[in-house]
Amino acid sequence: MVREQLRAIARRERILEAALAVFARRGYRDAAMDEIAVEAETSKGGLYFHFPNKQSLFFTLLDRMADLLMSRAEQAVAAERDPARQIDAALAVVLRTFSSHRSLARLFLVDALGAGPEAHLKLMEIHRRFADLIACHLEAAIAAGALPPLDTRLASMAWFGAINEVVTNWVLAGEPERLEDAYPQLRVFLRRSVGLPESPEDA
Amino acid sequence: MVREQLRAIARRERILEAALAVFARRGYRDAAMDEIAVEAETSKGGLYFHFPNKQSLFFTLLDRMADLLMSRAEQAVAAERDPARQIDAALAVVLRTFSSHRSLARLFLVDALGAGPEAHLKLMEIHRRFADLIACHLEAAIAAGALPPLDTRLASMAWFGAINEVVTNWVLAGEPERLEDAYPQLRVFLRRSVGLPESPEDA
Amino acid sequence: MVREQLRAIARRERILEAALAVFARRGYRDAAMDEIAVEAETSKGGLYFHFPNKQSLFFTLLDRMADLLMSRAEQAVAAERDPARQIDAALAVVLRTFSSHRSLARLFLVDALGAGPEAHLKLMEIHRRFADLIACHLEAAIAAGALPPLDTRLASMAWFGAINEVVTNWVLAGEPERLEDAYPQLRVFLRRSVGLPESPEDA
Amino acid sequence: MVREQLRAIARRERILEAALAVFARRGYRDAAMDEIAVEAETSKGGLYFHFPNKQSLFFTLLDRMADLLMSRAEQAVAAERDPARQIDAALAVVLRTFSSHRSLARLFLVDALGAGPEAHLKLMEIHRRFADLIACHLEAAIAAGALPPLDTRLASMAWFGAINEVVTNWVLAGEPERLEDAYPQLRVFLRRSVGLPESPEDA
DNA sequence: GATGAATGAGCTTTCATTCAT
DNA sequence: TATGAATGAAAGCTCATTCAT
Repeated sequence: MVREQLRAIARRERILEAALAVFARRGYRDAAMDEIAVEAETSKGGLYFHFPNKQSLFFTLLDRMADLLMSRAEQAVAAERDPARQIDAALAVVLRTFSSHRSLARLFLVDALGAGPEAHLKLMEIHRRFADLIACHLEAAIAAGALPPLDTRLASMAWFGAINEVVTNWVLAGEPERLEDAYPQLRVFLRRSVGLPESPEDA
Repeated sequence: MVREQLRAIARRERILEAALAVFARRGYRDAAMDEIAVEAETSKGGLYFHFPNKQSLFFTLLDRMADLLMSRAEQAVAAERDPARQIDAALAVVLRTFSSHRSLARLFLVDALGAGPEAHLKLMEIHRRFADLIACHLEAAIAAGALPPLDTRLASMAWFGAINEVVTNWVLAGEPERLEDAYPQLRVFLRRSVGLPESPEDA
Repeated sequence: MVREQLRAIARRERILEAALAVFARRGYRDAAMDEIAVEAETSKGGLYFHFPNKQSLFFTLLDRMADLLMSRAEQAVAAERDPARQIDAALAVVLRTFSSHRSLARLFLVDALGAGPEAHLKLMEIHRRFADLIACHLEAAIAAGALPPLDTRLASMAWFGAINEVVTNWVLAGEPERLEDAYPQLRVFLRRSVGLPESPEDA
Repeated sequence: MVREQLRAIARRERILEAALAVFARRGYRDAAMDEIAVEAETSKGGLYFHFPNKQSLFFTLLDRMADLLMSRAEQAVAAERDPARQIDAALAVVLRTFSSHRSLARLFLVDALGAGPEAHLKLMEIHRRFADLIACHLEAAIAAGALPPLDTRLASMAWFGAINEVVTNWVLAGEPERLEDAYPQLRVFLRRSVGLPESPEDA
């Protein structure tokens, strides 16, 4: 029965991959459960065995993306000692992650807003998680004297918004061609905005 | 026959108001033409007499909001001489405008992304208009020596994103209670981000 | 007030022409009163002043086509003395008339069947008129001894059907390129079918 | 699961029967999918599970009627050796088949022309199939010396038209009361039209 | 006479979800 | 577990017709 459990997990995984592909192709509303089932090489009933409804499928993907981003950012931060460098590392890893998962970025930043009111709540919660992460490190940097005191709540939100807009523009308008190319300027912008000196080093 | 034209225009206006209300209540996709018709005290046929389809109704509202914001911001800017103050004035008026048109803000910043691919294009075009406005004034400020040189393209995008996120948070999470309360901190954030000194004066 | 009457008649005529064009372009069901109004350079109200509804517009056109065909056929018949030649003349004129009014032919033979049950009645009545005309001349020919006795009721119906099919094929499939090219063979077919010798002369 | 498939096929059949009834009752355009669903004791969704759209439902019925007629006619022909008798047999079976499927006859000869341009193409193709069948046997009869040479292309078309008109008249005007009553006269007409002697025997 | 804004019943089609097998 | 036939509530949109001006 362990084998069966493994098979079930594998099927679940295949469904999630298929869902991601279809959501990315069509957007949340225009993605049909039928198409996801076909893409996952299973039946509609199979989908509903593993997920109670379309929304939960979508939310699972959102959570995955959030977890992926959060853990990568935390890893990058943990690898640095200097608060200022931590920020650079986090920004770099976030841009790199979005850059190599354009579909997920689109889902995360664009389609999620079209998935109805519950999705809005979910999304704001995710925004909050990121903002809290940023705020937490800003506060640490302030405590360490690396930063002047400031409203970390608003700053983190504004940071998130700034990054969000740059990535969204890349997703929808294709500019810049490589998302990572926005890194140097965005880094300068964010550092300045909280009063960090523009150190010459780079990630 | 002039009276008839006036009545038709009034009806068109009533439809737009109703559409705004229903879009704000339900989001773009879940807003039914039926409901808009009822809200406008018209028939469905009446809707389609004045607007060829649901999307055009939505886009008309988007354009209105964009025009409203743009013209108010430009007015505010024109009323000031000092580049630094111009920026403050524009930010203040944008926040004030969103603050008093919460439904339109929601439409503009949240629902528009859920209205399908064509809406994305439209929206990116609007984002561009605003970013261009910001960039234009940043460049003027740089030319006037009030600002150090910087990548105005990215800065304006990041500014737009930062403001966007703060307003979105207010729309969806209700924080801060009064959107204008975010002004002082946001002002500091934006000024710092482009290297403007935090002057003590306020709009 | 005579001038006004003339103007009204002219307008009515313009509407009929427009209706013919639109019906021919779209078929009865897909022809919109709106489009007819535009084509007639008048308003929808104008249409309804001159015709009580869409169907009457259509029926008027049908009657016109029927009258046109009937009178031309009768003229052609009247110009000949010999019963056998009368038949040739009628056939020739019918083919010639359809040939130069393809839109009307289409309306008459194809679209009319898609215009609902009342149209079916109307159409059968028209078929009957033609069949009666044919039957009447067949009987005269029999009485004159030019033809052996036969069931003129069925023969006329079958003649009408045969001609109908040839014309319909020309309308829908474009074969033969020139409808008149079907005349010689069709003439032979029809003459034989009632026992007329294939005389060498032609109309 | 075999039982399920059987049930599905039965349901499909029930839908086709219902569609036939409703199309015959209302004509193609005025037949509502709603009404077909009710008649088939199914849901509208069920209809669309088995047929992608209204037109395909209609076309399936058309093809059935065409196949039914063709195969019966071919059987009847195969059962006779003498070319002249083959023709009689085919005519008899066609009239008999229409006679016992009045609804299908109506669909086939009347409504199909009102079902839009695609239906016209489909219909002309079916006409062509029948005309080809007729032409083929006429040619065989000519080759066998049973018939003088003639334009089989036109003759077959005219035959089809003649039969068509007689049947249509029966469908729409109810004359003659029993369609088979038209057989003797129609037989004489068709035989004569291609130069066959009126043999005394009958099917 | 003429206009065109307004009506509203009606249409086909979609799709998340259920459930007997 | 898995299947896929079946459901049914909506949805967007059309268009013949009416009627106040």
